Amino acid sequence: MPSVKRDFGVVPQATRPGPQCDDCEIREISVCRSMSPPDLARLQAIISTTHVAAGQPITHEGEPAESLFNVVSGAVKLYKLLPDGRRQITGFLFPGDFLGIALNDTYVYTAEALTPVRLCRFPRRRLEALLREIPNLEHELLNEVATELVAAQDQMLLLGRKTARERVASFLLMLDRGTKRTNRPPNILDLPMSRGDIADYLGLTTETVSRTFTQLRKAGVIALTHRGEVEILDRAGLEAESEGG
Amino acid sequence: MPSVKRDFGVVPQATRPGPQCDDCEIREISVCRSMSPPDLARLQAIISTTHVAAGQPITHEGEPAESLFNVVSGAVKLYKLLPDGRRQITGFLFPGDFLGIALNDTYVYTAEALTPVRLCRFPRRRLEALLREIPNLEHELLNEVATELVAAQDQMLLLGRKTARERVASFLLMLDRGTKRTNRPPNILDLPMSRGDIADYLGLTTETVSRTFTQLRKAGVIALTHRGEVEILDRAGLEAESEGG
DNA sequence: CGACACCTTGACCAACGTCAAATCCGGTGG
DNA sequence: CCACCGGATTTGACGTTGGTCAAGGTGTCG
Repeated sequence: MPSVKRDFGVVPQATRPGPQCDDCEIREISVCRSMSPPDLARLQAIISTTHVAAGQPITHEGEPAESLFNVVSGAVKLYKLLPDGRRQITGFLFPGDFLGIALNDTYVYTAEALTPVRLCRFPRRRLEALLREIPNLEHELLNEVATELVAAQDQMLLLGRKTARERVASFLLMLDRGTKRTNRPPNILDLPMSRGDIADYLGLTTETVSRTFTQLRKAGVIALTHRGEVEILDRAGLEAESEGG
Repeated sequence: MPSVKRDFGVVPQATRPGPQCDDCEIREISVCRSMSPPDLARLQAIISTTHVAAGQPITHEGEPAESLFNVVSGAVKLYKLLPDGRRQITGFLFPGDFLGIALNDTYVYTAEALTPVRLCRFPRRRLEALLREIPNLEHELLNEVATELVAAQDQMLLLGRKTARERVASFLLMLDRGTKRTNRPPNILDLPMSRGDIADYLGLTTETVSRTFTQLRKAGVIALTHRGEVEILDRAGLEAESEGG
């Protein structure tokens, strides 16, 4: 297999105008879901499509937020850093997820592509103008952000109160719920992120994540397939593990 | 000092109609901030005022969300529980804060009064109807929820990556920023919550929180006054402590 | 004055982190 | 086809932070 993956995004942020919302594969699972045809046309007028190569940044914490994005394909990680380099990943994004919540027009986290990523880009100023004209769009965004907030609160419970084993089990179940939207074989999870990324998401270390995977494997709850995938062998068992059952 | 505090809320959820938004002391710091007079009148038509006694629940995780609230006075804690009783406090609310984010019309956390609390109550159905008619209100709510999301992400960084000392220092600074909106003497923080509450907010135990307060006091960064208050003696020092300086 | 809840302090312990080495695996080049 | 290289992952030995258990202290309220 030659370097197809790499070529996919050799020009980070390379932008093409003129995508067609009608053909969009994430239309039904994204914020554009309930737009009327005329509203959708206005939205389509301001968007463009962007490719970002694996490992490349998309937004940078602290920089002015000039664009918002919808993830069309690929996977993205969001993180915050402490001055000494400690890192907390606040979320992973998959197709249909919205990216670019900002405060005072400044990105509050860094977003980085885990795989080659295709994005639908909204210039912030123009999107904000549209928000005023299309209340329905603002409504969808409110739903989106509220859902993210609920997820963030679940993550606080995980980070503040769960054991390493419960965290890893919860993580796998969360990933599984997330990929329900795609057409993958059930119970097989692709992990586009490294052990280190998982550790920084769960408030653990690479070693502890690795050891915990091993424990869950030996307990017969999951299996680790050749190419970095995880198979859920015992969903009920995993669910019990995730809350201290 | 007799039991004034207790009497204040002996009838939890006792509701009176007919409050006057014009006189509202939190008008300028709440979601009603930018409403036009006619819009405000429509909002006022659906609200009522509620008192809740200290220690009483306001919403309960998992129950149908029939009302949303604005905190007018007092302090509130929000928390989630694991089946075995482990608790994570996801936030503290103060005057001007909005309460009642729900998913599928179900509360995702329990809210409990820390002190006697006055609330401005919005019936959910009627508020949702108003949202459709007053885009500006939806816009304010979106801002509110986005701000909460940003705070939640900071808290994830705290829970996932900070030491006990950094957590407590960050907590005090956060409280201080929050009370900027009120007219309290600078550098004196009232702590309406117990050490146990602080622990459940910071992902620690009561003992560790207590020990860490003692450490910070001995380091000359804070002082603990007689009546459960904290004085910030060295703000720069506290800020350094909060990020591993 | 006494009960009780909350807070503080102390001694000990365990879960997870740190440091280090072995192993796996894809990619590369002979 | 096979030997080798480098990064990611796994595993092991050991250390540390913060948790657990338990005993005092302190303030409040009846």
